[in-house]
Amino acid sequence: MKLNEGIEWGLHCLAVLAGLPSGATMPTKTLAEFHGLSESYLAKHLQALSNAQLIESVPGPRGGYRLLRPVEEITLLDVVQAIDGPEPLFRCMDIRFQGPCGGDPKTETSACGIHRAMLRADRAWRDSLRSQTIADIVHQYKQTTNISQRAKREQWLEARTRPASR
Amino acid sequence: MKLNEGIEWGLHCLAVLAGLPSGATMPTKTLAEFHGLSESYLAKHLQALSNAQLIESVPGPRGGYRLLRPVEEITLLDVVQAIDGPEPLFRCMDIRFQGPCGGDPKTETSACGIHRAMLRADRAWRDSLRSQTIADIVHQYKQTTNISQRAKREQWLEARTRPASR
DNA sequence: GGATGAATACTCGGATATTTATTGTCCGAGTCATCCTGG
DNA sequence: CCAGGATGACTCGGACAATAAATATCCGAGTATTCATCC
Repeated sequence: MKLNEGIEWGLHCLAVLAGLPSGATMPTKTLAEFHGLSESYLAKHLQALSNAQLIESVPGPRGGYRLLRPVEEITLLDVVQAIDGPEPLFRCMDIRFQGPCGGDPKTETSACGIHRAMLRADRAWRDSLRSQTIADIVHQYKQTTNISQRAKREQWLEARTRPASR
Repeated sequence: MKLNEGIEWGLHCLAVLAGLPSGATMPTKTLAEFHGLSESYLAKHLQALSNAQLIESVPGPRGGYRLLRPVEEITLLDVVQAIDGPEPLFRCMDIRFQGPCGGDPKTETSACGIHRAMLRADRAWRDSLRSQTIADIVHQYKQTTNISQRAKREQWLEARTRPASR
């Protein structure tokens, strides 16, 4: 099992977008260059975030992406579900209904114990993701990174930020 | 992302092995037939459980597998890790070190905020899995399944159980 | 009849194909800024 | 000099390959049983 790598990319990009002035945008090309990523592939993930209504796209020259909600209202779960899909980690194949002693789906209505147990763990995972937002990520970044590094970064990004269209 | 299907198989098989008399074994072939699964592929997963010291194999005719620990001491996490591997769900690629403003791995020692956040969720998942055992699964099965269904099942299994070697 | 030995059938174990999911890339549709032309 | 329109460059969006992982299978190594043979 392997969690989609695009989740890390998406979170980093959202953290960058979170630092932009209100209404300003940044294109895929810049985001990819900043993080040293493949532009084409990053585009795929940003598209997923766009479909999930976490960011919105502005087409045409000087266009790009920008956040569609306040950073405090974008949880890690939103990002994970947007990029990786809504399905739970564990998918029960209901093998208890197979074989010579398999139960009858019509009479056994309650979910199987294994399914429920795995779902419980799944819920714990999702609850943890839901309790953390992009705002937390950004806040933590500011606390753990030295000032010169941050200044360099902000300068680079600011030079490539595209203000809200007039 | 997709969680290994073998986990469901392994859990069901462990639940069956848990019902066997002390020291008795059951071969892959029987376990596969009982659950309506591919024998060859199930063998692969049982092997993983064997490598993880959750079950042990008895070779030769009338051989098979049996539990190596009490059911209360086999957690769902043990099974997941045995079959799916020990790696966490999220693997940080440290893309914060990439790109023109990438930090220096030597000076930035603390883990990145995104990594830590995802690890926190990972821990919640694992904690939940660790808190549940095969014993819980078996107990729940007995409570939610009607008596005739259970009897049929136990009879089928008992006829194919191989007692501890004399 | 009992013990001994070889043959045998059955088990697990790891190495090997096939299918599915993830990763990575490309080109077309649409849009806004720019530039050119005319008033 | 200003307004309008055509042009063009840049953006996203979805369709299309390449790679890695999960799924499925097969055959060999080893062992306890079984059967035949000999004492």
